[in-house]
Amino acid sequence: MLSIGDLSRKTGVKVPTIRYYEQMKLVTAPERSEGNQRRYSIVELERLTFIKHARDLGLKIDAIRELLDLSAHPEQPCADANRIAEDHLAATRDRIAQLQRLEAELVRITEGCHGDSIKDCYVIQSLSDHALCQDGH
Amino acid sequence: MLSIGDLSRKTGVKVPTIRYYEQMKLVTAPERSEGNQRRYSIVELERLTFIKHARDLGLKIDAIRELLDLSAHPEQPCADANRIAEDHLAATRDRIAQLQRLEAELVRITEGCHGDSIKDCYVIQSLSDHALCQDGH
DNA sequence: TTTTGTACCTATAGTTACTATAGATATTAG
DNA sequence: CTAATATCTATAGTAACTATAGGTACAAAA
Repeated sequence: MLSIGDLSRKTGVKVPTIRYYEQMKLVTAPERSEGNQRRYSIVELERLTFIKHARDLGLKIDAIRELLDLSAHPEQPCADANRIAEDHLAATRDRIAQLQRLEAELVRITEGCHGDSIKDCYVIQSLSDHALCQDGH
Repeated sequence: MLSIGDLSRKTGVKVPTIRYYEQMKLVTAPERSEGNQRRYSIVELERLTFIKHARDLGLKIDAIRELLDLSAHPEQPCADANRIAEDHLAATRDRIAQLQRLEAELVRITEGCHGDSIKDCYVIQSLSDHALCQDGH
């Protein structure tokens, strides 16, 4: 049996986060030792590994909860699981595209600045005057 | 003089958000009408436009506060303003790179799935078994 | 066996940047 | 003047944790 600290080290999920997941019912409350400390088995280690991995991929807790529910029903079709992953992929791509637009504007702003005091600073001016922007964000 | 609603429409910042910024002392408390409603001038419109623009670029409130402080001292050198913008640019690029790695893994996961029930679902398997990952995230 | 140090327990509050709600008052258009 | 809309304050909720305080359990050394 694993203590919460063992589980934390094996999964990379911090101890308070494990307790938080228990509260959120992402993981079920485990057995307790005589002295009321949590004791985990391999089942819980696997489940938490799944959660960690999905979180690393940026999936929201709600999406993970859905996937966990799906994996509890092995005979169901997996279209829903695919849909969740694909939705997340689409959202990730949108976010990348958005950040790339912001990157371009930040490059423009930082490279444009050749003043040496705030009153001529292109960074400050760019932020003050939206008209200087290239795209309409 | 502008009401809070006017200011909101002109800047695109929602009314409760404007009040929140006032509480956070990003904007100073404006004059009030006879009936205790906020009344804004052009100065506040410009400041809020600056804030909105910086937020759209993803700058944190603290960074914006720094920039606002800097812009209040026009004779100071603008190196600090540049540093803030450049730090943010670097952070943005890191985030893009990270999301691109996640994108690649999501593509692998979603394209790899040719099972039709959960027990063969590659999405679920990939999340369960970290060893299937290509990179060590 | 006792001590000592670390790990663990619960409950609560703080984080970021807002958003939502409730119940009361102000302003404005007709 | 009335009705509709806007505004006011204060409080709580959001996501996904993280930090803190005050107390108990456990494991290894003396």
